[in-house]
Amino acid sequence: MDEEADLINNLFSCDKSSRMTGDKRREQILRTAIELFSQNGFSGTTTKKIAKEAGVSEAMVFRHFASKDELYKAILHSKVCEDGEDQFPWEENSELIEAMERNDDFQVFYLFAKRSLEKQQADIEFIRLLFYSGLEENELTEQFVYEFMSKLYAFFGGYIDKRKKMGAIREVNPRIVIRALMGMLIHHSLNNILWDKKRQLLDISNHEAAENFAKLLLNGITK
Amino acid sequence: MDEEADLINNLFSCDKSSRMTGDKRREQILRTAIELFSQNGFSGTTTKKIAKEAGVSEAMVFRHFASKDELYKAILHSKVCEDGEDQFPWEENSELIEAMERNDDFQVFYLFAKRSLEKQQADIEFIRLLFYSGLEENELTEQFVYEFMSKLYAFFGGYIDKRKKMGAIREVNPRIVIRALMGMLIHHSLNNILWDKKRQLLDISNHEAAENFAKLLLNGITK
DNA sequence: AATTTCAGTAAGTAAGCACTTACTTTATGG
DNA sequence: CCATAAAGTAAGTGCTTACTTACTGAAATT
Repeated sequence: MDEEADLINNLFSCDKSSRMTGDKRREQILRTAIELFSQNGFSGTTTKKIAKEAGVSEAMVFRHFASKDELYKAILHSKVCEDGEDQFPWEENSELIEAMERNDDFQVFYLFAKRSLEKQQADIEFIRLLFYSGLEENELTEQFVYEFMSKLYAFFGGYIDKRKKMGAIREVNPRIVIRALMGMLIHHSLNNILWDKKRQLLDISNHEAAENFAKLLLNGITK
Repeated sequence: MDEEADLINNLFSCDKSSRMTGDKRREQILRTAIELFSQNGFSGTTTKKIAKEAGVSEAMVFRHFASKDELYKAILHSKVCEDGEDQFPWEENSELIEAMERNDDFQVFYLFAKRSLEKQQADIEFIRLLFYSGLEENELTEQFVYEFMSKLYAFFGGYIDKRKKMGAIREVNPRIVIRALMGMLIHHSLNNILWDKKRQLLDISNHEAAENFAKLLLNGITK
C-alpha cells in the first residue's frame, strides 16, 4: 500500500528531484524503456531518451543496467518470460475448463479466442516488442514462441485429440488447427494495432470476432 | 539482354571500379538498401553500410537519394507500390478464375492459399519490410495495406457473396472470412520466417498447408 | 583534340551515440 | 550528529552517424 502510494506519488508529483530507492528506480527505468523499445525498436531507442523520459541522468541507466543490450535483454525477460507465464492463463480459466469437460466445442474455441483477443489488446506493448525482437532475430523471442506454442499444443491439441477419438472431430493435424486459429487471432489484433487503427477495413467487437472465428473453425462457411 | 548481361557482369565481376550509368547505379543502391533495411530496419541500417555493400562511396548514395529518409521512402514505394501491384495477381490466374466459374469452392480457396504462401516465401524481404515499416508507423505501409485489402475484399468477397446467393455458403461477413484466411496464411509464413525457422513446431509443405486451411475454412473440423 | 559532362572519391563536419569518471547530495542506523 | 552507503549528476570520452565539400578521371559530344 505504502509502496504503491509512493510510486504514484513519485510518478505524478512535480518534485522531480525526489529520491527513489534503487529497486524502485530500476523498475521505473525498466518500464520507461519497455514503452520506448516497444514504440521504436532497439536501434530506434537511445539511452539518452530513456533517461530523459524516466527523469534521471543517463548515468543512472547505466548504474542499473550494464549496457543498452543488457537493458533490452532484461526487458525481453520481464515481458516475455515473466509476463509471458501470464500469457498462458487457460489452465486456470475455470469457464474454459468446464466447457472442455462438457465437450462444448463451440464454447471452448469461443472462450479461447475471446480471451486471447482481450489479452492481446490489453498489452499492445507486448505484441510490438514480440514482433520487433522477432524481426531483429533475437533468440530469446524464438525461445519464448517455441515454449509458448509447445504448451498450447499440449493443452489444446490434447482436447482436439480427445474429441477426435470421440468421433466428434474429423481426422486432422491438431497443430495445423492451432496454427490456423492463432493466425486468425494474432493477425486480427495486428491489423487493429498496426495497419487498420481506424477500423476502416473491418470494425468488429472481440465478441463478434471470437464468435465468427470459432464457428468458422468448427463448421466452416459451407451450408 | 545487353542491359541484363551488363548488370550480371557488374554484380559478379571483381572489377569493382567499373563505372555504371547513373540509372543502373541508382537501381543497384536501391536493391542493396532494400536488402539491408529489410534485415535491420530503418534505424538499424547505416548509409555507410549501404554504400560499402553497394561498393561505392557514401557520397554516391546521397547523390542518388537526397537523404536516408528519401531512400527509405523510395524503397517502400518500389517494394510496396510497384511490386505490390504484383502481389495481386489473382485476376490473371486463369486456373483460379476457372475454378471460380465452375463454383469449385475448394479449388478456389486452395489455389488462393497456395499461391499466397508461395509468393510470401519467395519474397521474404517484402514481408520483413512490411512488418518493420508497420511497426515504425510508416503511413505508406498503412496505405498499401488498405488498398491491397480493399482489392482483395472486392475480388474475393464478390465470390463469397455470389456463392451465398446460390445457397452454397451460409450467412457470414465475407470480410471476416477473408481476414481469417489471410491470418492463417500470413501467420504461417511469419512463423516460418521469424520464429520457427527450423520447423520444429510444424513442418508442412505449402501444398499441405493450403489444403488444410482451405478445408478448414470450408468445412471446419467437426465431423 | 578540346570541352563538357557526370560517375565517382577522400576527407571532411557537426551532431549524436553508448558509456565513464569524478564528484555531490541525501537518507539512515549506530 | 556524524559516518557511511547509496542515489544522483555534470561533464566528459572516443566513436559513429547522416550528410557535405571540393576535388578527380573516364567517357561522350563537339
